[in-house]
Amino acid sequence: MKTEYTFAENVYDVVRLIPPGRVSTYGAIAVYLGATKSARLVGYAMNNSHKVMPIVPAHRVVNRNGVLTGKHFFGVNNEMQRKLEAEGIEVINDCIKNFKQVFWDPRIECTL
DNA sequence: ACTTTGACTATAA
DNA sequence: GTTATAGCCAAAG
Repeated sequence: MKTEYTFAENVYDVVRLIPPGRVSTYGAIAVYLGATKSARLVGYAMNNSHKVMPIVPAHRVVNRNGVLTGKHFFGVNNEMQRKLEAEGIEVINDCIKNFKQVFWDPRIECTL
């Protein structure tokens, strides 16, 4: 049993805090972890998210533009977009509609 | 131990 | 408005 936690594990924890019907950004998560400039690390860590349990709602994580940058990692199909739509999030052309409204910042709302 | 990479972001042109 | 470049840092090879 390892006592050392990797950056990825920390990312998974924050992503799992994202409530349904909401989305977050890599930058916001990075800031919450104290690594404001490590937004890339968040996305990099998510590569392993699909094999981490409990499952990480990575489909709720997009870039700051509200674009589904990692949709390709969910599968060749628009699986990521379908999941977002299933939660009430409108996605048009791989971009989240009303992004500011569905945006959820762990540092602001924080499990609210 | 060094090099490469990557689901990003910010700034410049 | 878009496109290009640099900075950023952790994990894998």
